[in-house]
Amino acid sequence: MINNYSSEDKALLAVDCIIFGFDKEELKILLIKRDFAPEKGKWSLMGGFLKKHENLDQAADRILKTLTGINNVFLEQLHSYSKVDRDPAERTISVAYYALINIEDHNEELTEQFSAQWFSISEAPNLIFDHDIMVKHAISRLRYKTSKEPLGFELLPPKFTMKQLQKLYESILNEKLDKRNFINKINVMDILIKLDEKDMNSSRKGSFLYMFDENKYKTKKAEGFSFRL
Amino acid sequence: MINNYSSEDKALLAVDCIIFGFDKEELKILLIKRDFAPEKGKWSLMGGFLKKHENLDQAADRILKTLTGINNVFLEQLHSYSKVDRDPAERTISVAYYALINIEDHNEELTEQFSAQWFSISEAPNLIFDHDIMVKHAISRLRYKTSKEPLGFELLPPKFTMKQLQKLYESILNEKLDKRNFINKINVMDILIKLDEKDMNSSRKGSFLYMFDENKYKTKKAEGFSFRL
DNA sequence: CCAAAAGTGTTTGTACTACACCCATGT
DNA sequence: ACATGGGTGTAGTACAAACACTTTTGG
Repeated sequence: MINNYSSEDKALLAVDCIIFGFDKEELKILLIKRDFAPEKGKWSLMGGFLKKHENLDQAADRILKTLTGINNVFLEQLHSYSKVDRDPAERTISVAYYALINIEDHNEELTEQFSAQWFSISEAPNLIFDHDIMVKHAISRLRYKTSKEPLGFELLPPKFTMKQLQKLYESILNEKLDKRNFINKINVMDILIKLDEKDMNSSRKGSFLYMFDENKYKTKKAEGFSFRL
Repeated sequence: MINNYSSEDKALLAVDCIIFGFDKEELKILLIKRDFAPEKGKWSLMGGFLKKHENLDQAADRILKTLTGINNVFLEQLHSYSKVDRDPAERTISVAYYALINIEDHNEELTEQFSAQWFSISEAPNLIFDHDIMVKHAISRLRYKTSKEPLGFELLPPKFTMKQLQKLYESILNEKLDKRNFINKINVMDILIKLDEKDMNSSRKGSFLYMFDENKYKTKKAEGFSFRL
């Protein structure tokens, strides 16, 4: 056991963010092209280093904000990665976070500044270091989470149609869902507000728009209601 | 974004282990009495620092082995804790791991050497730093995991009775279970080997002993069988 | 009037829950 | 013979899955 801290090895702590978005059809992740060594020019997750005065959550927040201009979205710690030579330049432990954002909210100037680009999950390029594994883990965590908590709303604009919501869940879970069963389940949850407005872009008839009712959701969650999809 | 690693802040990386055991009646955790500063004399989780040549999993393994003499048991990363002043002595990020061991296997000499002691969850003392939160998280992770994967076997001796198994699940989930329903579910899973042997200690009639059939379990898991209790 | 998407219920099967009595044995 | 824990089955209910037709409206 350790009696003296000073003799211990220190390491750099990186925070890497898997940023999920949804563009009406597909689940996507935001990647940047590195303009610095090592692995300059390759695709990677957006990352940065933990600073003295901040904790990991704050670092993740800062990094997300730097790239997208967005704050206060769903952002959760995923896992820590520590292979000895995962970063060839220096011993670095990386703590991965994943975020869910409404793809329309991100700041395109910033995206350009970092040569960032949205990729659909299936078409993403290979990433540096162990970032591919991080993305895999993040997807499976997202799948798990959305299957017991209606997380996906974070990925949609404030007003959305049932069809969009269903498409979102289909793309997260990577399987087709039955329209009627899906709507029935959502209705049983009773956490949406049906608006009078219709979205007229998708059809002649038009489809009703809904909003997520955060208060109702919180109440129900507090009561122990189960949201299994 | 960062162009130069050398200017970045480094930190110490600790690994703290929540070690779960089961003593036929109750779920317990193994705690040590610190014999070094800071917080000397207080109860804490067993921990240590990450070394240059090892990754976090290996460090957790090493720490578990140091305290209990045990290797090759269930050991999984839980979460990383990074509050700026969580350790007053120096900036330290701690990665928590939780382990499940058969309480009979641990080496008592080592336990003594570290002034370690098993505490039932409800009677554990307050711990240093943020260790109490770690334990809380570990319990909820354990509950979740055991509810969809028959993890608990790690906590039992190789041969056990249905009653023991049920008691174990009851103490993990912290609720009473119905005997017949429990046995029915376990039997549907079909992952136990019923032995001819009986345990004669608990009753005059004696109760049959079972073993966990790891191969069957792996096969079923690979086939996507769901083990929800 | 037709094409295209929206919207809507019922039936069937499966899984979970609740529940009580007989069995085997050592003293 | 009895006290102690071991072992066993079923009926009722709730939840999930499968499934197809009608409505609306712009062109």
